[in-house]
Amino acid sequence: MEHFEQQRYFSTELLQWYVVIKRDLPWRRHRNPYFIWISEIMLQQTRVDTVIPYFNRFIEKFPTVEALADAPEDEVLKCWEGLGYYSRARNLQAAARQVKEQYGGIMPSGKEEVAGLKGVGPYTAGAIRSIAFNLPAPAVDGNVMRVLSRYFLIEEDIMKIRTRKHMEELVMQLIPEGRASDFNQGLMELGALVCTPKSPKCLTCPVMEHCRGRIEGKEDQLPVKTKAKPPRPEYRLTAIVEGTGEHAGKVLIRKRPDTGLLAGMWELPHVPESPDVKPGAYVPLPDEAAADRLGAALNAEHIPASGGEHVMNAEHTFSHIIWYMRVYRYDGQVPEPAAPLVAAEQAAAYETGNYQWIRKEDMERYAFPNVFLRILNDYFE
DNA sequence: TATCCGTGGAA
DNA sequence: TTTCCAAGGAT
Repeated sequence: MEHFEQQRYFSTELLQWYVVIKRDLPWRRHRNPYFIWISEIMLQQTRVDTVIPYFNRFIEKFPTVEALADAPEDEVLKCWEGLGYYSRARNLQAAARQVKEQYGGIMPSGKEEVAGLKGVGPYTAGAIRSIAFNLPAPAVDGNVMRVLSRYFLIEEDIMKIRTRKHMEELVMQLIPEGRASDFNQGLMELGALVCTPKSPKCLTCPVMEHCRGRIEGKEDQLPVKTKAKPPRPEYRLTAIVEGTGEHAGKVLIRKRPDTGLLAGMWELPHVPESPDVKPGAYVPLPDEAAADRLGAALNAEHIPASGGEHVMNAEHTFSHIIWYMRVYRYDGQVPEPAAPLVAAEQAAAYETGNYQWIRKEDMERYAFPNVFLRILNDYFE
């Protein structure tokens, strides 16, 4: 079969298939570019089923670009709580402010304008321009690269940027005149429902007849992809500091810096268990020593904490790190020996606004990463 | 180019 | 249980 013919067949069959079987998803019920944009950011590295409830809550709370631009960042993060990759939320709001100020609150459709928005890369720019505005732009994500690598038997490593660029050129040739929106969505829909990473459902595939990957029996070896490195372990000691006096019944939390891991999120105070753990050479500190180390670290930051009793352990896996956490409970009182010094300085720690005493019901007002939600909910149980 | 950035579902 | 990896972007 001629290459051109193979392409024409693919586009025609895919489009016809998509318009019949396409799923009813919340962001497909409108042509609102703002909604499409929100959905595309949320869908980055995140499954459809996970995104749906977040999307519905988000557009209810922030129905317009301006509503999002004008919201406090903490509220945006709270709405994103549990979804992960929290910089997406912060970049999204920064971009909403860009749209409000530079484009009068109207989502732009131009290539440069869309691609210039914070948090919008090559994929998302193409997705917004094609899906929301039906402009002929490639939206090449993992689904698309999997589908194309199989159908056209492309054995380039999809982790390489030039492979994505190659696929983008291919998609530009494949998009039928005036059908960019449905075609790009169809490509992703096929990858999500039929041309799945494992056990692709070739027998129900609309383009199986001319799929080179399947014909040559290589569908299970495609796409070619370099393996990710396993996450490195980090051993951390975590504190539940119980307030006393005016803070009785409360627990101390702190806000993370606005860059890096879990930026802008709230957490329980925690420190490395030991300064430098060589891989595979972890030796746990005895409980008493661990409690002392963590207590001393808290006091050094002018946080009143005495005692230290092991209450639970927790694990949490990120993309590149795995936290092994040992959790200790403290009384939020100034320890005896250092009392005068600590008492005099402890207030300074709270002046930054980075620390708060909270009750269980106050958790609604702060955005926590899942690992701390689990610990706090378990503790307040 | 390689690393950093979350989470949970599926097999 | 472990492993993979999902509608990626920033640096």
